[in-house]
Amino acid sequence: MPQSETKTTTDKALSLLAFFDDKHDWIGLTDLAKRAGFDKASTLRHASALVRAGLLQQNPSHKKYALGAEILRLARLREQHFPFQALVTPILQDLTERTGETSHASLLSPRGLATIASVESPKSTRVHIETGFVAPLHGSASGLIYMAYSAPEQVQEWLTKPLQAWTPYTETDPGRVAALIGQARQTGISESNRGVEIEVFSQAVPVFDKDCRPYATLAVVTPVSRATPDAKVRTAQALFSASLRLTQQLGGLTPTDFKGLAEAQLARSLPAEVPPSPLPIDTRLPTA
Amino acid sequence: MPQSETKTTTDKALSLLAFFDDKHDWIGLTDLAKRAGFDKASTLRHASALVRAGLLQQNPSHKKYALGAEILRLARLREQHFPFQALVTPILQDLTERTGETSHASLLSPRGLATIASVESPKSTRVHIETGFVAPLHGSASGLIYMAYSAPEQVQEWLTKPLQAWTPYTETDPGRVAALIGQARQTGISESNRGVEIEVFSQAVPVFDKDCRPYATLAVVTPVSRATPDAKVRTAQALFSASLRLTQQLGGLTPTDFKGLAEAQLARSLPAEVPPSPLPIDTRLPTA
DNA sequence: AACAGCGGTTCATTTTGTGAACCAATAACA
DNA sequence: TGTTATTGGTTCACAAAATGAACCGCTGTT
Repeated sequence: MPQSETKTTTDKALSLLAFFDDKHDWIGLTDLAKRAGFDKASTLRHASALVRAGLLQQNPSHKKYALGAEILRLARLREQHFPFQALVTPILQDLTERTGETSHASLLSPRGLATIASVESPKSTRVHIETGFVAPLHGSASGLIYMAYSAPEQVQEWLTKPLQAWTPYTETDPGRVAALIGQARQTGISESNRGVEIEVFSQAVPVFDKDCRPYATLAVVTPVSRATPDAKVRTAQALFSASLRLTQQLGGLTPTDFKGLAEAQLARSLPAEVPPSPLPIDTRLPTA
Repeated sequence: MPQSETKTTTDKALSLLAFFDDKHDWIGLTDLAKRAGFDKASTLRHASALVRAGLLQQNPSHKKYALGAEILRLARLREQHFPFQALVTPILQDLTERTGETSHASLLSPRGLATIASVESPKSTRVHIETGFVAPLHGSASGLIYMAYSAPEQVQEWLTKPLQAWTPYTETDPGRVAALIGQARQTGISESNRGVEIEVFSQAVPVFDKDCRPYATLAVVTPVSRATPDAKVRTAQALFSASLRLTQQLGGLTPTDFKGLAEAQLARSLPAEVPPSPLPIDTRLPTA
């Protein structure tokens, strides 16, 4: 029986921010209290503190809370100090153009890998990435490749906590997740088949900071039906080249083992620029 | 003598975020404690809470703190719920193109009006807006026009606190600031001459939400030397038209009194599209 | 008019935060 | 190289702050 984790007051207050997501813009006090499991009085105090800091704002008429303007100010500051969104967006556009599939970039955040930018495939059936989506470290391609290049003791700590199953296909056994991490480290790229969402297949590569530590991840996500062996190889090549470029642009340093794997994969000859045909070409037909 | 304002633990923790600005990306624990006036042990606890929430991140090697990735995630969410940066940027580009001067947009934040977007003038001498800059409500053009359309009791509260002088020209007398606010309400536009920075003249207009409350401000800032009467009128026209457009694009509602003032000003005929000449043309020379 | 739901307040109880002194590790210097 | 100074981080007796059940007043509904 897990003894109740004691959290500081600040932890409780900041946990309120997690309830604002894709489909929750304004949240009322009672609702916030219910979701957080706090008393209404405490919730009011916490929310008020966040309003005072500008992280939340309260509508004067209906009294509900929403994410505040100070968040934009701080984001602009961070983006000036460490440009990421500006650099990764053209890379994602290129990835999506080359693969024809939705791509996204993530940074490590308390609950996992948070999507910070994404470019959706132009195809009619495509994978949609929810704004603010946070992928689990153990169940997503991004998470696996991120852990593959993280310090082992850090990985150990992550795998010690109970691993949640996002779909029936999510791997939740620490040992087997560790095996997947090892495999990712050997290939430089990770896969996730239906692990985060049924019907979604994804591949991911790491991006490195100047200490050769994983800084971000790049991923391409497709409907499982389109994840053919050829498509996988082409996507892998696009991802490897994107990783090398972005790491360099960020002022990072690609570890030699990853660089080797990437260059080997990029050297593999394969019709890299195969324009995706709307209908499968039947190669059994005589061509002459 | 002001009795020491008792702050909650969360307030203290979140106050640490304010020390990250334009020229402070990584801040160490001791420095953070010194600036905040907190004990080192308390500062560590506060900073750790912010790291756990992802609002700060700590570099594993040099142990200093910086703004965290969760800020980007939250900013993206806010921007999806209430698009502002995406809509205001083209408006600012147009403003700067029409006036030839730096323009910026601000939202209300705990310490004043926070610059959320800006476009710099292409001229060699131009006003530079620091990233994350927060303008004082009482001393900036943005602040004056924001208060001019805010609830009077709210304004009263703002003017009760001691008003800081940013330059020798900053108006710090509550009565005289109130007079400036009244003037701004009568004209629909505000001015600040050297109030925030010496050598800077600025004009600002409000942008409204769907309850006719001020939502944001648009401002054009110039070196005082270029603030000629003609330039002021042209800038005012550009600002009024930008305000009407942006309010509409945001789904806001322009109050009738402001709409009247704006349309009256826009009806004034004046060579609106005078292209700025790089060198003054000597009209005394014969042209034929 | 009666009701239900909301945001917000009160105050005795209990849990939390605090900070001077301390330690270990790193960086700076001689 | 050895010495010093500064850093990030920890400890624990003490002091202050957070908590939440019961409460109020308001608003919109039936």
